[in-house]
Amino acid sequence: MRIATWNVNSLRARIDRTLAVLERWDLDVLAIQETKCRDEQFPVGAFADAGYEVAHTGLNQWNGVAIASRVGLTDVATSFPGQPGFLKPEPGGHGDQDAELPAASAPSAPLLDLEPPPEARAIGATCGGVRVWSLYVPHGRALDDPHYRYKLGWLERLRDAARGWAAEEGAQVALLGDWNVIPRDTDVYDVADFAGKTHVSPLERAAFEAFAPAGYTEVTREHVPAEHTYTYWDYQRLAFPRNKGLRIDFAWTTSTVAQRVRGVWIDREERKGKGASDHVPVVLELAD
DNA sequence: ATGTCAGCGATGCGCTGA
Repeated sequence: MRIATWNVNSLRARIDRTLAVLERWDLDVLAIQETKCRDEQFPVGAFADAGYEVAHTGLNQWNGVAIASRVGLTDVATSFPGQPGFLKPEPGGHGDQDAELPAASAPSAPLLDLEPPPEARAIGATCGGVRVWSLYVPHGRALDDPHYRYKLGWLERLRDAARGWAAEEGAQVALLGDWNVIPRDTDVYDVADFAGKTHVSPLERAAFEAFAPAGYTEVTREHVPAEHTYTYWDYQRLAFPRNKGLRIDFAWTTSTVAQRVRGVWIDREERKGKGASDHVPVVLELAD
C-alpha cells in the first residue's frame, strides 16, 4: 500500500497537480492539508473520477484537511477527542463575552460556551486497515502570540489521544501531516535565522518528540536520514532555488505500521514550476 | 525588490495567514 501526505496549500488552486501526484505515485491514500475550502467547495467529482473516495473537513477559507483513498474510507472523524479550538483574542477584551448567547429554545445548552470549537486541522479515517490521520498543526505565529500556546496545547492533546490509539496491541495508526515543527537544527537551512521564532523552540520540539514515548515512530526520518532534506520552501526570497527549506512534514506511526514501511520518498520535483505548493508530498510504501 | 501566494470582501487593491 502506498500512502502519502501533502500540504497542498489550496486544493482548488492545485487540483490538477493533486491528481497528477495521485497518478505519478500510484497512491492508495493521500492525506491532504490546507485545502482552504468549505466542504461544499471540495472537488469531490475530480477524486471520484480518479477512483478515490474522500473525507474532508473545512469550515472556511483557512485550514481544511482531507483524506483520499481507493482502499476504503470508513469511520471518519473530523476532529480528535479533546482537540482544542482557538479563540481569537479581542484587543483589550476578555474572550468571547460578546459572543451570541445560545437560543432560549436550547435549554440543555450551557449559558456561556467559553470553549471555542475545533478548527479544521485534523481528520481521521480507516483506509486499508490503517487508521490514517491528516493533521495540520497550528503554526504558532510568534513565541509571544496566543497562537503559540494554542499550538503547544494542540500537540499535547493530540499526543494524549494518540497514546490511547496506540495502546491496543498491533494497532495500525499513522499520524501524517504538516507538523509545523523543525525537530533538529539540521532540518533548516540556517537555524540562526529562526532564533527567537516558532518551529525550533524547546517546547515545540519536546511536544513533537513526545509522540515517541506515546507509542509512535517517526518513519520518514528512519528512511530518509540525510540532513538538510526539506519538505517545505517559502515562496519568498527565492527560497527554493536557493534551497533554503525546512523539514516539517512527518509521519509518526505505531510500530506495526513502522515495520511495514519499505521506503519513503520526498517528492522534491513537485516544488518546481509554476503553480507549486510551498510543501511537497512525502510518500510511504507499506508492505502488504 | 521583504524577488510570494491564496482567499476574501468589495475590487480594480488591501487585508489576513502562512
